[in-house]
Amino acid sequence: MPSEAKQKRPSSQERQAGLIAAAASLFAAKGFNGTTTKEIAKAAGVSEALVFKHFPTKQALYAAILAEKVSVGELLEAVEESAKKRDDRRVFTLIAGFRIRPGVDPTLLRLLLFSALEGHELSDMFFGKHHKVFYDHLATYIGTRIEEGAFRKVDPLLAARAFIGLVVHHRLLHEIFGVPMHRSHEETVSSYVDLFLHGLVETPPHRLRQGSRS
Amino acid sequence: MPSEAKQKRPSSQERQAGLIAAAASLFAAKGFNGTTTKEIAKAAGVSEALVFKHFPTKQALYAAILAEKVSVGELLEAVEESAKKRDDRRVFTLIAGFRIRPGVDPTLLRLLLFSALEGHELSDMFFGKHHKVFYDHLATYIGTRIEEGAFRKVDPLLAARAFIGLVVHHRLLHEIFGVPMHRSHEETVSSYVDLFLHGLVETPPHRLRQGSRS
DNA sequence: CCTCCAGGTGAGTAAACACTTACTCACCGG
DNA sequence: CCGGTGAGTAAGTGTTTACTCACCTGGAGG
Repeated sequence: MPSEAKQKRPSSQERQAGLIAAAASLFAAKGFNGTTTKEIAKAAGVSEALVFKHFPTKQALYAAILAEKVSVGELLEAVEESAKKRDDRRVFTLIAGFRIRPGVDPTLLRLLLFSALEGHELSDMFFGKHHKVFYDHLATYIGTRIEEGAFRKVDPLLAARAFIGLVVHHRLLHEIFGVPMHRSHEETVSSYVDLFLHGLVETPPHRLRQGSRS
Repeated sequence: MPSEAKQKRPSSQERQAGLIAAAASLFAAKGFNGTTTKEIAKAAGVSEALVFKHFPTKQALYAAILAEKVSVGELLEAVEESAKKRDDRRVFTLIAGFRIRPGVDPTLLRLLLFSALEGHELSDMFFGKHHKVFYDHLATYIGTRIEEGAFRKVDPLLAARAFIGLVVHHRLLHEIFGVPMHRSHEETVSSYVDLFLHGLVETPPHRLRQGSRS
């Protein structure tokens, strides 16, 4: 049936990329143990045997996925720039907005969780390149701002994790547990940033302790 | 070898409980697909066939686990009491300290995540009884305190989720990703509560906008 | 003593699994 | 036109999986 345009056979690299893409979405959807090599082959439109021509084992394919998906990319530059200007709100908004935005791909988060839960070897590396960078960066910035007297004296690492916690938890709820959003992405990000920054900034010396007792 | 005390055969209920306990820890460690019925039987010290005498399928066993582990229990009462006294700090400390404390069992969190990721039917119920109650309760309290003028005007549900987010993220880092704690449990809880409450309480009318530019 | 029956098991079974083997086909340089 | 090569596959391999079934066991009751 020559009705289809005869497309030439993809190169080895293209094939691998196709296999990785197919496998990634399947692993993200059903986990490593929940995905069969047959399914992967079918999704990539090739025979099962070819999968093993490119990757010696299913594990190796999984490792290739994790190794490929480690781009954080341009975000950190933008954060760096705002950090130089000491635009606190923008620093936090950039980070939160990078993860909380319309049409964000849940694949990576699911893959990250699956790999951690299933105790995969590359899980650490994946986590390090994908999340640790964020709160390390953020912790450094918060530390700097504390020294400058702009922020209250808190543990910078704990504070950074707390903020990432807001963001990650939000994604967990919506992308994994399927809780509906009741605010727009912008409003959500803005609320989180506002809440967090308000908790962080130094307030003029004044009463602050709570306990108003009824 | 009759050196062991001859213990009488456990009742049907005890057997089921034993099977559930064995299966729960295995499912938590390796997921539903990663755990075999043979392993479960071995862990419970019985033959594989007996597992199917008690639970018609592996799925049914999994469902029984999720259905059993749904006790939140006495915490909400303590929270309620502190809420009546308007002891904000204690309300938040109780909730955070319930999840962040020495020797907390990671089984439930892992089970919850696995069931959500693997898309299990009972995942919703599990999530609802285990986490939703927390931030529903908390959101109500925050809403009340806002009306009383004690807290700033924020979206109560978003704020509640944000706080639970801190706690859950903390557990994720330490129980799933294996990040070491660098503060004691008490210090951690205290820091989180402090940070969050500070972001929530009403401040006297004053400048608050940021942007101090270097 | 025999019967009964819940509790328990060894030995399966068919399907599904990761992975292999032996092969075809299209293409290309000489 | 030939032989080599890399992409691709149909049809397996042995193993593991969830699940079944015929059978055993030991104590209670007649």
